[in-house]
Amino acid sequence: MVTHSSHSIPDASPEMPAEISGLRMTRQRWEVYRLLMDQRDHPTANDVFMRIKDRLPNISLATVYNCLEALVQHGIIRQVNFDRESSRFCPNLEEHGHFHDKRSGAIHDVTFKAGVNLADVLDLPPGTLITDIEITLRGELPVS
Amino acid sequence: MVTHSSHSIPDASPEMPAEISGLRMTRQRWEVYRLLMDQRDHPTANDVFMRIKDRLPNISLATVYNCLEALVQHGIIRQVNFDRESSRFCPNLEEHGHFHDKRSGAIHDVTFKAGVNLADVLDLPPGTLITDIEITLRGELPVS
DNA sequence: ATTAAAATTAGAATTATTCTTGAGAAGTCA
DNA sequence: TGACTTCTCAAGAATAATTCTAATTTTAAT
Repeated sequence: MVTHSSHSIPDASPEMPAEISGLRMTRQRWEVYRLLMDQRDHPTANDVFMRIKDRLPNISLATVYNCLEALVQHGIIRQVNFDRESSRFCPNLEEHGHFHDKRSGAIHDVTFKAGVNLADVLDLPPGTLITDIEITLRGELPVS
Repeated sequence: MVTHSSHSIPDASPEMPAEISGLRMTRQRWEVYRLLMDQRDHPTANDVFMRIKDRLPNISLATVYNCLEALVQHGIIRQVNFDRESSRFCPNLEEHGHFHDKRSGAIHDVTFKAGVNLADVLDLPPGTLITDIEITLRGELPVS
């Protein structure tokens, strides 16, 4: 007779790759990553923890933090900080900034206009090596 | 007989104004503000606390936080965050970003090239109201 | 001088995050 | 396959920056 997999933890989607960008995929890392890809609203670690319980009822918050850190360190997702609030996470790897709309509380990705390179508009000594840029804005989007 | 002022707390510099930008000046706020103006190396609250003890031996860390917060909220200084590190404070009110040099650990102010307006190079819906911009960079300044 | 409001202090509390430890799973190689 | 090493996960403890609380002191105004 063919056995079933565990009751408590549904199977990973069949297409889970063995690794991404050199990071070995595990069930937990994969679900965290998929959640970020599917719900691109810049959740916090705790948001991820709460949302992921459907699929991984036994995951711990520490594991969510570990997964997010591993994904960030391998350049698979980005960590976004607004002031001293909880970090948020973003699967958009294009160069972009973040706009926090005071009205709705939502965070939106913001790109540069075509042809603009941030390093070109900043006054830095020639030869400066930039490894990371973070741009965050606050304000209000137009009413509609 | 003429009495002396306290041994433990030297007088404030005589030129302390009654207020700045609507914020009533107190001895503590004034010394915190002067320290930031004199040592523009983006200290943390704890840095300020340690450095200010010469002049205010009895100040508490909570007061340093209170003073910094009051100064920030009145737009007299700016609060600067790098990832999840301790907040740093900066008396430069010009529009500028911050460059963290990995080699030296120092933080440098970075301005835009002449004529550049950040809002113009970003792709935001027309009518968007921007109240605050934060730009932080990491990298290495050239060796020489 | 009296009083009311605001600021300061010390220490407790909070909270996001990291660390520790032990157990289990997965990869490796004979 | 079995033995061995390494990695990952989970639970809860620990940490560190910051904020809060309550009591006292200072300031400003009458």
